[in-house]
Amino acid sequence: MQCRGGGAPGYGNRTMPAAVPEKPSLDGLEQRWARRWEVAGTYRFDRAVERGEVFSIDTPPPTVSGSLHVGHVFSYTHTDTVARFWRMRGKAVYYPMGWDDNGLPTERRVQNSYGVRCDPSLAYEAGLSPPGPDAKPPVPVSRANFVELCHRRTAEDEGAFEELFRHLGLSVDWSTIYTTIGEKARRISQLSFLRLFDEGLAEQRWAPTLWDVDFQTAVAQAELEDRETPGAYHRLRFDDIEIETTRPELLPACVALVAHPDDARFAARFATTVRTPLFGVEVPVVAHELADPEKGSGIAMICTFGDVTDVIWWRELKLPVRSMVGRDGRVPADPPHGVAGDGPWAELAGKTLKQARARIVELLAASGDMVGEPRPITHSVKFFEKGDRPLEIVTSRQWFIKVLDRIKVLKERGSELAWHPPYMEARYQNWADHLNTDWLISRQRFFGVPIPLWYPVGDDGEPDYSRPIRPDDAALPVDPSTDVPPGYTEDRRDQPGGFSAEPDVMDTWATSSLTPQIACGWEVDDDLFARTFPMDLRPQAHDIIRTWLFSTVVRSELQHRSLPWTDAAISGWVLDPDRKKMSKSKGNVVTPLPLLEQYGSDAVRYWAASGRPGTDTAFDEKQMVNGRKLATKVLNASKFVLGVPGADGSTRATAPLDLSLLGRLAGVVGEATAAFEGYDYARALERTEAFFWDFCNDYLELVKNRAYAGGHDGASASDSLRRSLSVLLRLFAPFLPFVTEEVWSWWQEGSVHRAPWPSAGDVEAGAGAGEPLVLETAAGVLGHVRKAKSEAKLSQRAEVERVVVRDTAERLAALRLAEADVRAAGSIADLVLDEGAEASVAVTLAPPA
RNA sequence: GGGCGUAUGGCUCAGUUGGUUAGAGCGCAGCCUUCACACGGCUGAGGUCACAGGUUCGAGUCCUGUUACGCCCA
Repeated sequence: MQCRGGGAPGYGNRTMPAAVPEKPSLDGLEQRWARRWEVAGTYRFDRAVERGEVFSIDTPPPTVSGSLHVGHVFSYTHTDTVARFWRMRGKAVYYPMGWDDNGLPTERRVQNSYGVRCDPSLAYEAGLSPPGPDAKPPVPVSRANFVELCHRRTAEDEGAFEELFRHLGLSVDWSTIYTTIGEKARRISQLSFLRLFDEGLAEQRWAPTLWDVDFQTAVAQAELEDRETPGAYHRLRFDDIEIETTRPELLPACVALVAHPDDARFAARFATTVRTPLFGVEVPVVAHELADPEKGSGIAMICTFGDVTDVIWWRELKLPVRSMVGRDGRVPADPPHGVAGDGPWAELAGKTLKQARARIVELLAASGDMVGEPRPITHSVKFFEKGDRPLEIVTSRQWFIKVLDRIKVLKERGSELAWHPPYMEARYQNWADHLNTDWLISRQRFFGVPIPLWYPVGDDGEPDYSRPIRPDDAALPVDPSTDVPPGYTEDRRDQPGGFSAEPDVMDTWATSSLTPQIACGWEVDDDLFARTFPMDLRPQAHDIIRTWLFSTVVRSELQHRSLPWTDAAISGWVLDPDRKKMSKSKGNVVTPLPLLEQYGSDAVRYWAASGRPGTDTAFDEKQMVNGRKLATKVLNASKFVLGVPGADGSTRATAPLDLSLLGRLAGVVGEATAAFEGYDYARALERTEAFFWDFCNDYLELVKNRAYAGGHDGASASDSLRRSLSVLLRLFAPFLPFVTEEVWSWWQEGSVHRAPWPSAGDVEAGAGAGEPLVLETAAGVLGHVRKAKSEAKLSQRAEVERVVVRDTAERLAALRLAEADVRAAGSIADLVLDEGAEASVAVTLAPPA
């Protein structure tokens, strides 16, 4: 086991005898090191450390519905580089992993793969064996059984996810896995809900809400999506007024006509009534600012409910309800109030809304109440983001968390949060500004965290929703459909005078908004919570700022009156090579495992880490090829550095060229460190990599001969090389954890990932401040010599008779300090330094032997 | 319609408070088997920094406008 910050890094006299393989290879590093890290507990969180020395990360729990894609590899690598940086900086990194197995995607997969459907009215059956895929009809099972099957199903995926993430080299502490449907998450989610309930911050309402007729559940504002959808204006005659509507099927639900109060065309008609065509229902003509005089004929029908504007009109104008949309999206048998059950209604009852529209248009055409032909248009319609049919509005009993009354403080929290990149805050503020409903958290689904309430049943057999019964905190988690409320026995369930369970579950976001509380053990592990919360970092992609990030801020504000974390690092998306979003429906999703196997994890991480924070990045295997080359280069350059003689650690770098190199390296360390502190891993990588290639191409060539020659000057080169290698390996470690660990193991004790992050001061302290010009001028001359040989189509080993360098006195003085190295590297017989205003390098090649 | 972002050689991108002839990788061309590396090395060609104005001694970099693309929201 390594100690954190265990003193000086291992060059100098702590150096072990180098055990460099004859032929270094990248193959198999992932398996070997993943296993050793696990055994050594390299990434284990040290629980003894106080909050100030902890860096805690609110890892996004990936949805367990199938497989991970390159987008996961991309953003999780970003987080991992940051985690590794802070670990090397001496922080105790709390880096847990979660799986989001709660919710609709899992439900669907379980239904299909086990051939079951959930029926919450059934009792749990121990040892139930499901029929298997595609059973017809699906077997109804209790919610408890259903949840059990969800666990069984997701366990397999979670195992595969973990394997992939280990292969990728995420430095997660794998002993801290949670799942969003697990007992701990259910307990915390229910407890948090009950606290809000106790304080009146969670409340139920009987209200019109957006409803998905396929999933048969209410949906929240954050889950909406506007889609451009074809439709048609139908012009209908109400007595002498003509209105235009895209939803003629809702005619029976019409409760009024509405026009703008300033619209002179209808001024005389306000406060009068008209009769609806076909149904002959008398409805008032009313005025409201939201009526758009430019739209259609300038006057619209209000139906309960066709869209969210109808809801506003209905509420503000205190109109009656005529409901005709069932939860299944069909027209119910019973007509709304005021509509006759015979006549046209009888033809609509039982039809889908689409069928009803077709029929009603026929009837209107036949009766002459439709003017002209329908006029096709395209308009934007609200959909559930996972849904296929437009949302309807259905009146039902739902639970809400109150957020509208604290938008101001939520916006302030958004400003307090340090966003990386900063412009991502706009999405948060934008969303907060446009919120128009409280957060609807109840879902009429099964595989979710149950809302932990019951209701007393009156003597009439009806539940009294106004008097919820809550469980004791100690009993959590509960499933009200199988557990019994305090003071009742199971035989009183659904009996007059007994109790009934709240049938709804909470939406996935209502639980995943608590990942900081779940990961840190709120009310479950007070000691851990005190050491890790509020967390340091929320890493996530930008598409879920309005959902996950916002809702997490909401919960933390309501629960703790604080932010859940100080920093949010927002990753972009991986786009396909044509810069299109990757999605299953487009079929352009890339599976990561073959990439990891083909290029190696370090190479794939290199590609991912090249994607700057917040920036969408095209999928590019070329970058993985580059990453592979870089990792190979690290192996080979390390082999060279460790192979030079005379490195017993007794001599420090003294040669001006060596000090110049170390001075430049100190600058790189400073830049990489500053970049990482600002969560800009991509910049840290770019700076390090640029230095490394110059190090290999110029510096190694310049010192090669001197290093092999040994002696005092050789020892200087050797010390400089090893010092540089030690620093470079540590700078690369967050990006290339496998190859750096491999090389580190050749000559150092412990893990590079527990070694201290280098500081510019350390490098300079070992070397003094080198003169940058020495390396710069030496490499410059070498470049000219190479060019001359290249243009003469000669080997770089060809002899050079003479080189005349003309430059300023200052630069020549610097060059003179590396003269011997330049001559050796270029095979130059005679190097002439000639002071002059016009800089030039003249190379005279030796005649062929 | 509101907001945010991006436009730099054939491709993918860097360019940190405005400062000398704009950088890298890939691709392309030529060369080199040199004892760390041929899964390599060296060299080279290639850019009016989207467009139009403006500020400045000086603008890829700041301001205004225009265009194109992408994303978020209504």
